[in-house]
Amino acid sequence: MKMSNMSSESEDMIMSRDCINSPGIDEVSTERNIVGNGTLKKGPWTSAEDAILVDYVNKHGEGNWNAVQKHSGLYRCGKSCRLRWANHLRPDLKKGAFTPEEERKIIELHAKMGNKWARMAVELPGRTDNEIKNFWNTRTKRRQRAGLPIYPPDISLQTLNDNTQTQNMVTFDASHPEILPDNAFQFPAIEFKKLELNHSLYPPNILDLPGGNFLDVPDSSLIPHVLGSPSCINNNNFPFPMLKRVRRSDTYPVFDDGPDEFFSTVDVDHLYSQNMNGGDIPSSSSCLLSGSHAYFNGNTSSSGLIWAQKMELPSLQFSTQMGSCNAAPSSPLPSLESVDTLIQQSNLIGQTKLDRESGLLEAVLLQSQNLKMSKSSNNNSNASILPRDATTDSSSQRDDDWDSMSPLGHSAASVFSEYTPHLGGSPLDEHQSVEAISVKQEAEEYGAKQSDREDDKPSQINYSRPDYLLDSNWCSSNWYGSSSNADHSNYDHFVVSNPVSALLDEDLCIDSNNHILDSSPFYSHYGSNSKWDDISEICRNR
DNA sequence: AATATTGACAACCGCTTTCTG
DNA sequence: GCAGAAAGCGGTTGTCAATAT
Repeated sequence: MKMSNMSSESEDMIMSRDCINSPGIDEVSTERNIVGNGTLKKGPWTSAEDAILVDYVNKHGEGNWNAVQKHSGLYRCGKSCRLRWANHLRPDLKKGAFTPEEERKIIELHAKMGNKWARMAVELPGRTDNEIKNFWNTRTKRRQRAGLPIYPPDISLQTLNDNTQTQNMVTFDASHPEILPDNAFQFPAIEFKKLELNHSLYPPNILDLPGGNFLDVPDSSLIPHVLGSPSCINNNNFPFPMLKRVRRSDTYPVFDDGPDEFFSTVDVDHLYSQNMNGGDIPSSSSCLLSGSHAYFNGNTSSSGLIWAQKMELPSLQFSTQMGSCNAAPSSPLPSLESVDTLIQQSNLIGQTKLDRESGLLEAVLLQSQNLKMSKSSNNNSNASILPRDATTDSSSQRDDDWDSMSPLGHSAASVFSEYTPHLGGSPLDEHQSVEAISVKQEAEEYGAKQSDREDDKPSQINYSRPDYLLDSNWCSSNWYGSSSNADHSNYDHFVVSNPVSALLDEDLCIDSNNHILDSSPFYSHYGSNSKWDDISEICRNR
């Protein structure tokens, strides 16, 4: 039922100037729709107003919306008129529910470009950005409630493939400077407000981040509390643990390892082998970063095309991921999904040292607990939302389609799922979307699968073991592989950044045989052939 | 039957970008 | 080049109907 139709036509709220200026009318009426002196009307449009607006546009064309009030007598601001016309009165608008094809298209588009509703609307003739946005938000809420991931894996894969076309762009290939605007990486100050930074640690090029006051951070920290280790601040002296040792950009910190935590279970090895075999994908990190939202929650405003957009960093997402030492400033992860992530991680990291004095974290955790409780009554569908315990054997899952998890508890199932598109199964005039109809069934199937996997879990995994961490895809995805197409030889080693470094308080470079390289600070302490068991021991002793 | 929850939609608000003089 | 206006955009909120409890 359209809101405009809900307005009684006999109750025409449009008031003449005389009426509005009449002293008999309160300046500020309790009725939302009643205007006072010179006040523009708000609220639902009546059909009379619509008619006036349509008439006006027919006569004068679109544009110059602020003149509508002047010439038509409508007591609506230009903005409101434009919106009404664009969203409801335009003759080329398609009415009715989204078709399954449209829904599918929206999901695909969102995976590619994120919350760029207007751009998505261009791809869907007759649909408005508002419609698409509403559809997406509703869908996202529904799926989150059902414990289903936002994106189906087929769309994720498709997006991944699409994005291989843009791989070189995210490597900041100097041969294409024109595609990477100077402000491609901006860091709004607000995004870092919850981070504790030691200003003395950061080199000037980091401190002078364009577009953001990176130093404006209070003494509140997530990182040390979460990790219990300062090793998050790697030897680039930059507080993002996943940072590459800078090889590509001396001006901006490069966050292109960030999203990998999500991809470790998404066949990163395969991607990497493609690269090494001369395939299209230069590296796991670079290709996966390239603007796809399929790997994330998707409920964000992050740009889809990295070379054309700024990066936007929702602070919640950033805090969460920073806290996990899996900083992915380029990867938006707000909303409930990030709550999932946080709670999952918080259950594992340090078991757990999350700073509960942080209001934000407290709120997030509370929300997570609520979420968990609400889902506990629906135990068949909660597998992707509820934090898994540390008994999950990710190594046993590394080839297991879309649903393994990181050693720190990230369930890739939060992002991917078995997904049945259910295309063409419903008449188009249904009130509920195809998604809405299928989501319950999907959740049940999904939950059942999760349960099966839970049954297969081995008893206990020791996450303090670096060899375990290294063995996991999650860790391998953090390896700093080559992202430059012609520079493989310079990247025949990797920096084991997150888990092991965090445990060791050291950055750790290893070669393909898992030997510690002498370039690693760790080498000077422990030599190049330390066994992982020894390292485990070192970690324990620390 | 009453109440709570959810879905769908419309509209507004604030910010950013683009246009224009 | 600059300032103000206009337009665009995305996030959020409010409302009502439908559905679940």
